Amino acid sequence: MSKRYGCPVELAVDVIGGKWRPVILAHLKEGAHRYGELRRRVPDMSEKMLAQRLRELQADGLVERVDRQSRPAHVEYHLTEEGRSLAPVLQALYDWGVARAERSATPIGHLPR
Amino acid sequence: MSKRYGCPVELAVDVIGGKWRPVILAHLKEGAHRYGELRRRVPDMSEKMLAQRLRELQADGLVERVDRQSRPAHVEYHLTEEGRSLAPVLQALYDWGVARAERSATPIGHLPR
DNA sequence: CGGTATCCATATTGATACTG
DNA sequence: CAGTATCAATATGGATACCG
Repeated sequence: MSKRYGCPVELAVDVIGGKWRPVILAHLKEGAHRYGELRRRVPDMSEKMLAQRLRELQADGLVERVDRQSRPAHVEYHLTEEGRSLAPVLQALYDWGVARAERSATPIGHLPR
Repeated sequence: MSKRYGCPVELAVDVIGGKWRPVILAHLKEGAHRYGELRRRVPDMSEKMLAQRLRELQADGLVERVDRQSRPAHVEYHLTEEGRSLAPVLQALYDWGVARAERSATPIGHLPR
């Protein structure tokens, strides 16, 4: 039941598009993060969206979940090799966002580092 | 009234995200197109979405509309300077889509040229 | 040719509360 | 800490018909 796409951009958007997936991926690009860390770093995203998008990103092979099996719970998410292949896309989005914010004098937070 | 964003990627996604905006922009990146051309090149997008997204892209300063004032009607759309600044994003999306399609053996159409 | 208007269906998003 | 469940609001998408 694989979908067909009219062009490569349609496929890319289908997998990594949407309001929050690129943001989550951009954070994970900086290294593994725990669930709660991601919540704090993207406070405008509801918890439901975070959990849902993380599951989709796992299903699409971009993100891996690691349960450290400890009490209290400790779960980490990190990019897979496939996920790391998105680096050029995420970097381009980030750079464009920075430049656009400057041009339009829009206040903006930044990823650390 | 301007929105605030937690990171540059959120801003970028807000302006060029969604299902069809990147696809339209990728086509216009290849040069000016008429309304009907865009419809034929992206047949899976409804006419309503095309008209609506084009209006948004104009409002955001990424696309310019040129009415040739002829009978029958002849209207062209092309990227503004600001729109052309998206080239790295669009290229990265395109390239990743091509690679992903190959890895997953997904059939896919391509932009001409 | 290049659109709009209308109506409707579905998907996405969000607030809040709850659980192991 | 790391989630899930539920309900409600909004956004997005599509079919059809119509207009200068």
